[in-house]
Amino acid sequence: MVTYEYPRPALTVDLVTFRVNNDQLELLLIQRDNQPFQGAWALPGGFVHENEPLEATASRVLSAKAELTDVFLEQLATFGAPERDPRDRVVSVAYFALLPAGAGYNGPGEWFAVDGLPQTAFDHAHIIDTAIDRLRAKLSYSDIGFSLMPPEFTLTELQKTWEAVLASSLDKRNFRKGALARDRLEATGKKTSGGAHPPAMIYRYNDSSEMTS
Amino acid sequence: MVTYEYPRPALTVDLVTFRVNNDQLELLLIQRDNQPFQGAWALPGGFVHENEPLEATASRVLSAKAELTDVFLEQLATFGAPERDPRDRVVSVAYFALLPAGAGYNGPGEWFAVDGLPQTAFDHAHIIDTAIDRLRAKLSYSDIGFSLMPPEFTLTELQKTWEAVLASSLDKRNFRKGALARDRLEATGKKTSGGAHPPAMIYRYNDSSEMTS
DNA sequence: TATTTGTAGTGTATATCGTACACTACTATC
DNA sequence: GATAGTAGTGTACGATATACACTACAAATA
Repeated sequence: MVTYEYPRPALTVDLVTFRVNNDQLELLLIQRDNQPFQGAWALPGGFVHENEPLEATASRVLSAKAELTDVFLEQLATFGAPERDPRDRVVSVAYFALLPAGAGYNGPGEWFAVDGLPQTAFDHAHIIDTAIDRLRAKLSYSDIGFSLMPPEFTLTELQKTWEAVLASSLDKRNFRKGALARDRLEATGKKTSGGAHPPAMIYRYNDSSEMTS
Repeated sequence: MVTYEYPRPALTVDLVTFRVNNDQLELLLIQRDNQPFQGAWALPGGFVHENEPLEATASRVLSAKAELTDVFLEQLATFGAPERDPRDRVVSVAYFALLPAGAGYNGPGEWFAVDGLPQTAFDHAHIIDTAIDRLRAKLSYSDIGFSLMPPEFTLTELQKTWEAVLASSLDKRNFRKGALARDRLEATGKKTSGGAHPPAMIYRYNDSSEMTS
């Protein structure tokens, strides 16, 4: 085999980490310590290590830079424009991560609502746009949305999460009809208590759920 | 800025090139000259050069290894399992390419129907599966299928292409109704001649077509 | 020139799915 | 006892997807 004749680009992974909070879709940005774009907001990211699978890089970065573990991850796309990093050729494999609502966060960085993002470093605005588009598109035809939910939730909470992601409001009866028709929700039998309203049934996501019928 | 502290993976682009021929969805494989997997069939691929955008690598490879130019390209996904190449760490950005039917082909390699593929090198079988799934999925909700057509075509030809991609047969009247309803087909006014049957209207794909109405 | 072959082109009826829309009942709080 | 606030429910309509069969025409052939 011919050995590699060309200077190798550096390879990184960048993460677009979403959560729903305050009825808003938010993502995590970290302020850069170094040049270039020192002080600017940027996606958490890091170099791919030797013998490290790409998704492992994503997990590691999320754990190192955001103290997050056990997170839903999906590869988004790879960004390789030669000038995207002014220092050197850096190709970045972007992933998006989904956190369950209400999990709390103690790590560094800041959460920004997607409709109020600051200027970001490199081509991160472009990566973020791609991630938001993909998340919204997949919400309707996949089960991805459940990764934004805690293990147990009410239908109202589920609806609010969807509304936050899509940035639009949904009809309550149609939403519930549709959600239940997918056969992915299992009633726990438990109900909420507290609040000046009737208790609500608590559901859990169940991939291969037989409904209680 | 800290310089890159880790050995860099090699970065390549691999191409899954589709065409429809003989009412079958086919893709291009090239026989490997070198170890590893010497003699095995593999996707055309090549290293990303310095300052070369990823899509430019894809074009260059397609032109160098398959003598194809001006081809529809779309990024598929990036494959980076550490053991996917036995020599060295090689991360590959996969693209898929679509060729218009009936264009002819004089380059090296061989076209294989997707339901009769040989064993392939590396993780190329996995890449191919991903590409086929993506192509089939996007056929229904995007205009991607027109990239598999020549500039002008009849509705019957269009239908046969779709049937080849999906590997299933479609109802003629419903297909035509649906195809025309999309407002992407412009009647050229020309008709086919020859063949023991009436002439068929020839259409062209038109992104922002006002219909002849 | 009559017949055959093969494809072009067309419409309707039904089922399914998506969407719009409003009220009652219950729990907690004041 | 009254009020506030959310849970939970059904129907009617329109749009969309699907199933389904015949006639007309050009070319080839007999």
